Amino acid sequence: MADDQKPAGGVRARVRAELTAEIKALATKQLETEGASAISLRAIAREVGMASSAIYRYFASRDELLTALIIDAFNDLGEAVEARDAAVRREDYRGRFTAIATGIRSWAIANPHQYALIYGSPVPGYKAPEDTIDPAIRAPVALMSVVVEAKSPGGAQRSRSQLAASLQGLADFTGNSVPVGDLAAAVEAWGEIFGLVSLELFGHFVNAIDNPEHFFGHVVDAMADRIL
Amino acid sequence: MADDQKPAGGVRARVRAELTAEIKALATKQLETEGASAISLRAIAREVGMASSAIYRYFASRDELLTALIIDAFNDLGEAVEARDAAVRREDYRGRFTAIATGIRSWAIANPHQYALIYGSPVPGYKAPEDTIDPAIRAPVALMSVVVEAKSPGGAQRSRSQLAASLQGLADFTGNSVPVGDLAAAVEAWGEIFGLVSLELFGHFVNAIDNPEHFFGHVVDAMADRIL
DNA sequence: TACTAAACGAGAGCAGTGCTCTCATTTGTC
DNA sequence: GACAAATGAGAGCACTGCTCTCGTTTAGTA
Repeated sequence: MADDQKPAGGVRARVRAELTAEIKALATKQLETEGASAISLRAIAREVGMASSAIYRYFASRDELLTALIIDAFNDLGEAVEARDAAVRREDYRGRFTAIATGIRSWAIANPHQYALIYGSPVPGYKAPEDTIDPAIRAPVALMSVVVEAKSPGGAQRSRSQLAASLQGLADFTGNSVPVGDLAAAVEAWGEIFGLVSLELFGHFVNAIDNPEHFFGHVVDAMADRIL
Repeated sequence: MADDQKPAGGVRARVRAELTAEIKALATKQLETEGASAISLRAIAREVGMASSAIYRYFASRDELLTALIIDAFNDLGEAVEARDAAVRREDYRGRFTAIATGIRSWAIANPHQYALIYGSPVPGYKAPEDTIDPAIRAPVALMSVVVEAKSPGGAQRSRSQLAASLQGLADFTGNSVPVGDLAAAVEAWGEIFGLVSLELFGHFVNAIDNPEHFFGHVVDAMADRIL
């Protein structure tokens, strides 16, 4: 038989990567169609054509598969948001703000199960591994950066004691170069956007708001007016 | 044997009500300790001391039991919020607003699994029955009533066309006696409070906000400043 | 090139789940 | 007292996550 040259890392490693990707792809398909609770390792094994026990060579548990999907979802949202942000002129803070806000909502509506996976009720007992936090903060960082940049182009420091303690984590992150009031406004914006999207997506707006898109646009405008 | 007088509805009906309550109580216990996904009809049957199949005489399915718990949770939150509201003088809109807002957060922290059950990711395929919507709107109605009452004591009408369409459902509900701008502000407040509580409870504030209670109080103050 | 250890896949099995069906028994009512 | 409805038990179906064992295949090394 024709001797194919060995791919980098050996054929075994390549096949393993392919199979891992296929398993994840099938899980994603299940997630998108039936939701996270419907993801079944045995069903995936059936589709991929091997024994259910063999799946565990690639993912040690259902939770580990879930974690992989969570990371993907966070990165997917992060990329979408960052792309929206990048398409606007840097100094147009208001434009960037609305672009990011509507981008979050659009992504959520396009990927409802992924959104529920990362922003819905956490699975009890599930501890987010270290490698989820970097992807997780991409979208909020993008949004809050705009607010912080807009409010303190210089980066003056004027911290208020109580608020400072509350926002200690973020303050550490920004190296105290940002006024706490601006940090608070940024987190507040993040909370409001997340809250409205979740309320809409999780069905709490039925019979109350007929046109969520219009409403969301109006609220984002109002937020930009008072925050930026 | 001594003939006890028959209780209203017969002894059978009473036993049935007691057993139904016991099943629900055990389910609530499971919910509070292990979360909604851990609720198992078989485990409940074991604890109540009967065959698993007999449980289905009282709840036709796991979903139906879940629905009962959801209604309880909504009512529990609603009562807590209404009690907080009632403890403040009617004309003290700001006091009522903060009382309700902090009441929501307190209840959520005291009952995290119940909160996740009603405000987290909905179970895919689960359709909220009719009898959930009345309990569901108690808390938001309490909050939004304060905002609307504060902003339009008279109830003047000045609708803006686009927003009006978005808020059609709520507008119908209030019989067009409330300006749409005020309705929008009320929904916005609801979304923001819900968003912040959810972010905190679902773990998105770790490493970012050290004292969520202080932060929440500050944000609610700021909201009251600009909304009322 | 021969050997060894790791990686792999299959199969059986355990313990658990929601739910259905049948069958005997208890209970309330006419 | 007769009859029908309500009730509980038990067996069973189809499914789940996960573990263990046992051959086989592959990759690196002496």
